[in-house]
Amino acid sequence: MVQARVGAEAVVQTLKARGLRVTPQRCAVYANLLRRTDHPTVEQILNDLNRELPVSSKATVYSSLQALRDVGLVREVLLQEGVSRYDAKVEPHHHFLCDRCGAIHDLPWAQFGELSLSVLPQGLRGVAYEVTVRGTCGDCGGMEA
Amino acid sequence: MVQARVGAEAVVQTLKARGLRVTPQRCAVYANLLRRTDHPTVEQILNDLNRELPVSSKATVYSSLQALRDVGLVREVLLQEGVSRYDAKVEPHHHFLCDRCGAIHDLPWAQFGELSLSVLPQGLRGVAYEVTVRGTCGDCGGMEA
DNA sequence: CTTTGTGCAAACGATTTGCAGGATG
DNA sequence: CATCCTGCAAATCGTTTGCACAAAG
Repeated sequence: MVQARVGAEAVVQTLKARGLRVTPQRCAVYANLLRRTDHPTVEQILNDLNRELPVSSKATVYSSLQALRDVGLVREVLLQEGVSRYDAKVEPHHHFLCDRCGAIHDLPWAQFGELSLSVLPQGLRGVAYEVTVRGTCGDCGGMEA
Repeated sequence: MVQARVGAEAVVQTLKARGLRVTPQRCAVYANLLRRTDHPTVEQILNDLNRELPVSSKATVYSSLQALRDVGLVREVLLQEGVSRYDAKVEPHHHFLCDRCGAIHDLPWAQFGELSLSVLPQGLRGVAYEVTVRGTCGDCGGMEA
């Protein structure tokens, strides 16, 4: 079986392996996500891409993200109301949400040790988990959001 | 200072304390949320309310929820893309999201012990956290979503 | 060449807003 | 009785969809 690799070249093999076409738009979206750590929205990705090479529409960014999610190269992050944000870091990790500026920072998986899902209430079977921390991030002056 | 209490009567005092008016709509929305544990959407709350007493509009449910959130009686749960779901349980707790039926179940705060936020990366100061578990819930036959 | 993807614009659905009439304190 | 809230409809905004043209394999 084909395992999705990380890194800029991974897109080509991974998309091909799934029978999806390798297009400059998909590569650009993935490259953009790889290069940033701020978990951008579709809007932000589009602006960033069009700054370099004004060849992309919002609908294409959506569809590229969909394709990249399908092959497991990208994940959606639901921490802010109203908008989806995206992340090229697919290994399990936790998130930190800054209450002042809205920034999302990654926290290493090992941050909290391993939590046990073996004893859950009433017939629930857990297969994955994630911790979300809220607070302030110091990077920001507290001016945004 | 006035502390928000839980329970059906809490709405009256809590709203008054904040200078907000006590209206039947706000009470009905809160009562509805108190009575259910399924973290309903606005749509679901509205349907449920109008089944009993067809006197409420979607806009009013939104604004009632806003008021109830402002006074700390209700919180918004962001676990499903596209819709906000609401919870009258405001004490800290964790959530379990069923991948099959989309149901959200509460997990007790003590489920995972106390996680330490004292050592976080690069100047991050954490003030709160929550664990989100995904899996299957057994209650569902796996027919929905 | 055949099929899938892009890009534009229209469609959609959740949430917000504007405003006139109604209820609250 | 002055102010805040409701409820309706229109406006917004993120996301999806339809379709003709372009590009990938």
